[in-house]
Amino acid sequence: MPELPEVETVRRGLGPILEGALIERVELRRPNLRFPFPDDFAARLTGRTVVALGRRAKYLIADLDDSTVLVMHLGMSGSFRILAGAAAGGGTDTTETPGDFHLPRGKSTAHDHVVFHLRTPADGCARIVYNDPRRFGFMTLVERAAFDAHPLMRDIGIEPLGNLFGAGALAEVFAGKTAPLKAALLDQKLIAGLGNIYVCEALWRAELSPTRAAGTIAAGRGARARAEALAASIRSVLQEAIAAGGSTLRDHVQASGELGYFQHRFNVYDREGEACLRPGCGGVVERLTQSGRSTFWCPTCQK
DNA sequence: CTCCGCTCCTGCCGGC
DNA sequence: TGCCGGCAGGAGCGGA
Repeated sequence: MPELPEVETVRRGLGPILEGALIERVELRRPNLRFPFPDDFAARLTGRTVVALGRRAKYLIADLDDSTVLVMHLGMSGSFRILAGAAAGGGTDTTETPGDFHLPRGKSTAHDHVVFHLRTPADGCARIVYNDPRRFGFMTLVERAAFDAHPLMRDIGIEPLGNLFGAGALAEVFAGKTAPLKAALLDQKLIAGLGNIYVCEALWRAELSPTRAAGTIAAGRGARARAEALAASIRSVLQEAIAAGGSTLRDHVQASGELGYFQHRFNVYDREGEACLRPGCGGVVERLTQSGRSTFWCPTCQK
């Protein structure tokens, strides 16, 4: 589920705990998530210090002090929670800790698959727990030198919040594409980090139909204006979502330690049958299926 | 090459 | 109340 803003929010939440922390021990509660963990995964992490926590597309990237990189993806249902201070201290039993009394509603420890036991400069003991009911997430280790050429990384498209992103970049990657705009925006090889929700939201904001050919952003009458509107919408939708995540982060970390999900009402996503929220539009939000996924849009104002 | 549909897994929700 | 089908925020793969 987590798209770029959620992953970025997780990064900002985990960063202060993880950066500079020594990994004292790693508990693996099962041999695989979506993919098997690498051989000796826990052993290779033990004794390492995390140098920095970054993000590329929807991947969390933890740089370690031995020039390896821990790559983590949350899939559809992955989340982390932080047990710091007293909740993390002492003992080897991780199924019953004070922190678990504050589990978010509906969460259970049944899907806690990985526990990182940390020694942090600031707090002493801390644990970071990875929970993932559907197990579409995964973790792997990559040599820093081979990182950019790694199959997971090498084909990832442009970062929508980076300096290189804009109308020109959109036009470049969409040129000649006959695929629906919705599908092209979801393609991680073209643009990194967008998922179903924020694609719907960005298209609504830009007043563009999800069904038009992606190439019409790059060429034809009005293409430049469409590209400008779409680029601006993508940026603003993501930035606002990150800001919203940041504001929920404080509450969340204090209350339960959970990171990885924040829910707020969207303008068009999951609003089938409701009135379009654009002032003066008067349309109704519809739902259609594209590439097997739900698209929510307003046919009245999105052209 | 491009595009589409299928697939992995569990949880939840609505309908009967 | 309980069961069942459908759907869910991702993305790699095979096949057309």
